[in-house]
Amino acid sequence: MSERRPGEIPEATVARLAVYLRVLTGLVDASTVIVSSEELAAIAGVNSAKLRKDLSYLGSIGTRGVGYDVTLLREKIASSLGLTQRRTCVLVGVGNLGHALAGYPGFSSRGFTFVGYFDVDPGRVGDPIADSKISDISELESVVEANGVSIGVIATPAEAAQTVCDRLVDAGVTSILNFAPSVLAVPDNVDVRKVDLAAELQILSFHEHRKSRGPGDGLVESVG
Amino acid sequence: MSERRPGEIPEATVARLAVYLRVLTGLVDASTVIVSSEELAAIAGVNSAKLRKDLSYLGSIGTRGVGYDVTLLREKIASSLGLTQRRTCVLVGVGNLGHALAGYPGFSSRGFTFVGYFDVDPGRVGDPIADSKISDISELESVVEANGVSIGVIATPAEAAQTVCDRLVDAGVTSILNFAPSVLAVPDNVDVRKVDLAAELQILSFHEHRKSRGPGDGLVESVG
DNA sequence: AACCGCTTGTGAACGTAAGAACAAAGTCGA
DNA sequence: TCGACTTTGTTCTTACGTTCACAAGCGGTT
Ligand SMILES: NC(=O)c1ccc[n+]([C@@H]2O[C@H](COP(=O)([O-])OP(=O)(O)OC[C@H]3O[C@@H](n4cnc5c(N)ncnc54)[C@H](O)[C@@H]3O)[C@@H](O)[C@H]2O)c1
Ligand SMILES: NC(=O)c1ccc[n+]([C@@H]2O[C@H](COP(=O)([O-])OP(=O)(O)OC[C@H]3O[C@@H](n4cnc5c(N)ncnc54)[C@H](O)[C@@H]3O)[C@@H](O)[C@H]2O)c1
Repeated sequence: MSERRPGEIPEATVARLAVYLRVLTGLVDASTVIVSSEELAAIAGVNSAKLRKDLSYLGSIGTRGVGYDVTLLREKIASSLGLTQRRTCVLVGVGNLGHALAGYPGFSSRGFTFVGYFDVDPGRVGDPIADSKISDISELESVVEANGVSIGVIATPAEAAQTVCDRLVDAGVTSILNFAPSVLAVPDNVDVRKVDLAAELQILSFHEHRKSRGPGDGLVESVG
Repeated sequence: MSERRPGEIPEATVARLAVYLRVLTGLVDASTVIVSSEELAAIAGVNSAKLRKDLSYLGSIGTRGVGYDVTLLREKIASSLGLTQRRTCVLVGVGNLGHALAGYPGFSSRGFTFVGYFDVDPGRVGDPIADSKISDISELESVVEANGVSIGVIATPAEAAQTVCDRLVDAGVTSILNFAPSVLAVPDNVDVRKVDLAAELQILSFHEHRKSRGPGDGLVESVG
C-alpha cells in the first residue's frame, strides 16, 4: 500500500516547512533554545499533530519528553529545503510589481541571490535597481547560463509571460515563479508556481458571498 | 456518509473557478461562443474530468454533445464567487509592495474597489496614489465603517500585521489578504489568505534540491 | 422517427492529507 | 535504580481531492 520512500516529503508538508523555518528563525533571534511541538504549532498556526508528522519526514529530530532543539531543527529544515546553498534567480519584467520585488531584502536574507533584472522597455533598461541595473531582455540567456540560474521570476504582462517562460526554460532555468495571470506550459522537469493576486481576492469574495447568505442555510435567494 | 449539501463548493474548486473565470473572459473577448470541457481544461491547465466536476457544483450548465456556452458559464462562475456585486477593499501599508498593488488596474476591472490606502508614516500620508491619496492609519475605522468594507489587504511589515489585522476586524472587515510574513490570529468568522513570496521561492528551492539529487534515486551524496 | 457521434455529468476507485489517540522513549527527582 | 511525567513519533481513522470510465442526454443526419 503506497509506502512512501524515505526522503519523499509530501507537497503540503514542504509548504509548511517554509513557515516553520520562519518561525524558528524568530525563536533563534529571541534566544529560545528548546521548543515543543505544541508551542511551535501554536505560533505557526497549525495543529500540533500535523506539525510533528511534518517534522517526522525529516527524521527523528526531537527529544521525547523535552521538545525540539530550535537551532538544530532550523538547520534541518533549511537543509531539507535545499537552502544550504544560495540559489541564483533572475527577475523578468521590472514594472510596478517587479520594482517592489527587487527592492525586497527578504529574498537575499533567505538565501536567494538575484543576478539579473530584465525588461524589454528601452526607457527602463539601465535604470538602477537594488544595487544593480536593469538589463535588456536580450541579455537574459547569457546571464542565466553564466550564473547557472535555477529560478526565474516572471512579472511581465500576461501576454509576454509564455514567451519569457520559454526563453528561461531554454536557457536552463528549471523553476519559475509566475506573477502574470496566465497558465504557463513547461516541460515536465520544470516546476512552476503561480501567484495570482486577483484570484486571491476572488476566493475571499466567494467566502464573503457565502457568509452573507448565512452559514450553511439551504436558502436559495430569488430563484426564478 | 457526508453527503455534500447543494451549494457547498469544495475549497480546491473555488480556487480553480477563479482561473476558469479568467480564461473564459479571454474567450469572450475572442468572441468564442461555445467551449468544450476538453478545450477549456487545456487552456486552464487542468484535467478535463476535474474541470467538469468543478463546474458540476454550480449546477448543470453545459449541453451534452456540445459543450458550454461561454458567456453563460462566465456569468454563472462570477455569480458563484459573489462577483455580481462590487466588493470594497482597503489597503494598509503603502510601501514598496503597497504601491505596486495600488497601481494595479486588474483589481478594479475584476470588481474590487479600493476605498482607502492607509499608512502610518507621516512622510507618506497625503501622497497621491491611484487617483486617491494615502490616508493616515487613524482614519482606518471610519472609512471601513462608512463604506462597509469587507476585504482588508495588509502590506505592512510583519511586526505591524497583527495590530493592523485586529483593527480591521474590529472595524468590521471579515476577509484579510496578508502579504506580511506572519501568522494572523482572527475570529472564526474572518477568513485570512496569505501570500508568502519568500515561501514560494523556498518551495521551488526544495524541488531544485530534489532534482539535483536525481529524481527518485535513493542515493545519499557524500554522507560522512 | 430512428440512429449516430459527441460531450456532459457522475459514481466508484484511488491517492493524498488531516486529526485523534497512544505506545515508545526520553528527562528528572527521589 | 526506579517510577512519574512529559513529549515525541507513529498508527489508525476519517475526510478531502483527483482521476477514470461510462451511462445519460443532446444535436444533427438520414
Ligand atoms: N502590480 C500588481 O500589484 C499586480 C497584481 C496582480 C498581478 N499582477 C501581474 O503582474 C504582472 C506585472 O504587473 P505590473 O503591475 O508590474 O505591470 P507593469 O506593466 O507595471 O510592468 C510590466 C513590465 O514588464 C515589461 N515587459 C513587457 N514585456 C516584456 C518582455 N517580453 N520581456 C521583459 N519585460 C517585459 C514592461 O516593460 C514592464 O516594465 C502583470 O502580469 C500583472 O497582471 C500585478
Ligand atoms: N516588497 C516585496 O516584494 C515583498 C515580498 C515579500 C513579502 N513582502 C512583505 O510585504 C510587506 C510589505 O513589504 P514592503 O516591501 O512594501 O515594505 P515597506 O517597508 O516598503 O512598506 C511597509 C509600509 O507599511 C507602513 N507601515 C508600517 N507600520 C504600519 C502600521 N502599523 N500601519 C500602517 N502602515 C504601516 C510603512 O510606513 C511602510 O510604508 C512586508 O511585510 C514584507 O515582508 C514584501
